Amino acid sequence: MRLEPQYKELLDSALERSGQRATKQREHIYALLLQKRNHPTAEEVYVRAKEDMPTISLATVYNCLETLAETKLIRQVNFEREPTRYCPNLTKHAHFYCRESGEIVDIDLSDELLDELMKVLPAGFTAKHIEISYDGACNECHD
Amino acid sequence: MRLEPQYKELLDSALERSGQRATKQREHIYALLLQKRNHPTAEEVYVRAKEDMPTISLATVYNCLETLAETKLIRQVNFEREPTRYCPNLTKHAHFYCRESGEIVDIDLSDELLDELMKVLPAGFTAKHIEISYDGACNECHD
DNA sequence: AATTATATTTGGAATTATTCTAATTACAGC
DNA sequence: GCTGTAATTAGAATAATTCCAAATATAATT
Repeated sequence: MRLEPQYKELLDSALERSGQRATKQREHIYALLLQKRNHPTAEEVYVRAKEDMPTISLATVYNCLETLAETKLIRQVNFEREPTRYCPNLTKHAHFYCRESGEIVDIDLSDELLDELMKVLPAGFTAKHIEISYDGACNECHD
Repeated sequence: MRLEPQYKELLDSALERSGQRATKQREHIYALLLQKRNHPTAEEVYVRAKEDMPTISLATVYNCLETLAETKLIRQVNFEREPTRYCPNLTKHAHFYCRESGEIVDIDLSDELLDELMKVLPAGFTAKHIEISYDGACNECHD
């Protein structure tokens, strides 16, 4: 598993900016999130990370995911009562969770729609972030 | 604390419909959620429930909240890495979480806006529910 | 009103996801 | 190559929630 140059650069500059170091572990975890974008949990990332880096620890996986999220290279995705999942898609999007297949799909959102969502806030409220999660049945699980 | 007749009826019929029994505990917990609508966690519900019903257990609080949520009398509200909160507001609404004051405010959503959100789903996807959470600063915490 | 069958409550143990801690290792600047 | 700081590691600790088996309450039946 190799981190493509453009992403390597993105990672390095993001870490640099926040005064943190580029480490093998951070790079490895970022690379595997980019390579298979299936919204894995920390535990799943751990399992995949160990394939190529058998000595990595679960604590490090959590640390790296935290660092990547802080530096805005990945997003955390939460569904009720479920472990946090991680997503390297930086475009504005929501998540669709199919309760049938367990599939999580990114749903692109236009700036206009997000604007409308901002406009419904009462006066004096300002949102840094809007989190939108759908749940239902995906195209492969229609009934 | 007394459950107002209209809500008592709502509770009884919802339980009836789902083949579950009306118990003091369920009624008490429903009543206190309605009385102070501040999106409490299970732990906070437990503390308040004990004031009038000192022998109630935390497990029962979880059970009752689960039952109320199942029968759609209340909603669960989740913010990342935080305990689940509970909300008896049945109108279509999102939640705004002020990270400064900790306040959680209901944001009413129009059917039109929810329709638009449904329309951005790819073909074949159908959502039972959309969960929308804002986070930022509320009117009292503007900076 | 007593009997019976089933649902619910209870307290504590168990589980799950995550964070913390202290020791070791790696990295960046001199 | 040394030195200071940051990051990793393994395991312990914590927090939220669920599970379990025994006791109790409820509803239906006699």
